[in-house]
Amino acid sequence: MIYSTELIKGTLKTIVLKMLSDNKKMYGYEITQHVKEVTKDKILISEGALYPTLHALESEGLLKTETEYIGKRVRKYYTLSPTGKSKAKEKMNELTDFINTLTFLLDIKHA
Amino acid sequence: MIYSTELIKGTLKTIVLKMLSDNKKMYGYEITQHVKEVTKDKILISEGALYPTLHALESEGLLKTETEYIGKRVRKYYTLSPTGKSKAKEKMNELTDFINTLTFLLDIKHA
DNA sequence: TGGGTATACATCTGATTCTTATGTATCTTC
DNA sequence: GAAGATACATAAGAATCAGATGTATACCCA
Repeated sequence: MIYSTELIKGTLKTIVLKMLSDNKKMYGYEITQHVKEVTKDKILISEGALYPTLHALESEGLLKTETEYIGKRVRKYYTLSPTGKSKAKEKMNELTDFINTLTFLLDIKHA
Repeated sequence: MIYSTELIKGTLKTIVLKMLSDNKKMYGYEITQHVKEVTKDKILISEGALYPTLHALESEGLLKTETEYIGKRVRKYYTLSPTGKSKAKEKMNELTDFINTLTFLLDIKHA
C-alpha cells in the first residue's frame, strides 16, 4: 500500500517533533530512515519536504542544532528546545484527537 | 480543540466519498452540516473547499448529480457512480491503513 | 580503480489543496 | 424588515509537499 501523497500532508511536523521527543537527538537523514523502517516503507519522507521543515522548526525556535563531522562529512543533529518539547506534546495531542475524530466519523475499526 | 488546518488536508475527498457511501444521496451543504454535527464542531468543512472538491469528483466520473428545487432554491444532490463506489472503498482502505501506520509510528493509544 | 550505492546536506519549480473573501439568492423567524 | 440560516459558486493567495537537481563523501566489491 502506497499512500496517496496528499494524505501525509500536514502530519510531517508532528512526526518530526515526535521522533525527536522519543530519541532526544537525530539528524535529518536518520529521521527519514527511521520512519521508513518503522513503517515498513509505507511512509517515505522526501528530503525536499524534510529539510525545509527542519529549517522552519528551527527558525520557530522549536529545534536546536549541533553540527558534527563524521570523517569529512557534515551531520546536523537536531534536538528539541524547551518550547519544542511542549509544542511536541501539543501537536501529538492534536493529532491523536484528530485521528480519534476521523475514526469515529468514518467508522473505522481499530487494527 | 480546533485542528490546525493542515491536518485536515488530504482527507476531504475520502470524507466526502464515505459520507455518500453511507447516505446514498446528499447535497453539499448537508455534508458540511453532517460532518460538523457528528464531529461536534471539530471538523468544519469550508464551502470554498467542498464545492471545488465535489466538482472535481464529478468530473472524474465518481459522482453523479440531480438538481432539485426546494421552493425556488436549487439543491444539488450527489450520488456515487459505480466507479465512485469502488473508489470510495479504496480511499477508505488507504486512510484506514494510513491511520493505523501513524498510530503505530507515533505510539498513539486508542480512545 | 572504477562504478554503484549509500550517506548527508541543500534548494527550487511546480502541483495541489485549502482558507478567506466575495458574490448571489431564497427562506425562516422574530 | 432584519438577521440568520440555507444553498449554490468562484477567485486570489498561502501553505505544503513531490520530484528534480545539485554537491560531496564513504563504502563495497569486482
